[in-house]
Amino acid sequence: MQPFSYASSNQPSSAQLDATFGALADPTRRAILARLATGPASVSELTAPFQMTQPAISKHLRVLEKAGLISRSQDAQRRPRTIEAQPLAQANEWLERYRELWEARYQQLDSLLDEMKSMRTP
Amino acid sequence: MQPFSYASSNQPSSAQLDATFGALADPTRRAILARLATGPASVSELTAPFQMTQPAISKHLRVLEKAGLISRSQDAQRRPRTIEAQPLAQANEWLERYRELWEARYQQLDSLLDEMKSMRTP
DNA sequence: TGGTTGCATAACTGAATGGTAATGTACAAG
DNA sequence: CTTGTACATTACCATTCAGTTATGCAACCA
Repeated sequence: MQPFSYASSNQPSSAQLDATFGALADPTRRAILARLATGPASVSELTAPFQMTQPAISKHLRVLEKAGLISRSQDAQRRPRTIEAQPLAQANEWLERYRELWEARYQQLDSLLDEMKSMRTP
Repeated sequence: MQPFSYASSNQPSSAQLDATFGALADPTRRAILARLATGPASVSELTAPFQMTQPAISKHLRVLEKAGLISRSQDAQRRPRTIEAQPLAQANEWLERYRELWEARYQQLDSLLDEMKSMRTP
């Protein structure tokens, strides 16, 4: 587990963002996260949907775990993984700083559409 | 420029998310984006803050451009870059699907804090 | 015209990434 | 106690990545 901190405003280190975004930059790992969002799953369950071998999935799980995006527990021989949302929240916080940028973009699009509309209604 | 689409609801391809998250998984590229969020900048302006050579920055710019995160224009010998927010909006949309996850997490933290508080006020 | 500025491109290098097959290991079940 | 299941680990390979130096090229400037 991560060291405890009180506030939700602990800003992520650069290395943490590197790891998080790096982990998300792969479709297999995003699919694994999507699966884990519905609840914990064993390695073989996580392997089943893919054409890859089990060691390949284990590698992906290692990447996700090092980024703090999943954690490992134990159930007999099984090592179920659980999604950990905090790094996702941090990535989201980082992106939020650019929100007004893309919202301004939509504003431009809106006014373009308005303009087009006014051209059809003279 | 990207092919035009009316709605803001065009969902990104897997490859697009790969490129976007991959581009964001590097501190130099995130710093470049942060700079460009304040307005367009030439390559030499973008190179100045770093200890890297200019070709290294040009490589990073190529990664950002292939991900659609920046665009290139022309001003005499200069090739100023402009930030393009759409891929950031798409990445944000992807993350939003997990929002309830980390909000639930904060809820747990809140109740933990409540519990601790109630222990100090018997 | 000839030099300088601004940037791109090419060729190279070391390290990291993403996959494989083969093997090792802990636990459970007969 | 032996066997099977679930997973990790190792060794290996091809590809990509992040940086370098060297070079090319277009546009401005004296």
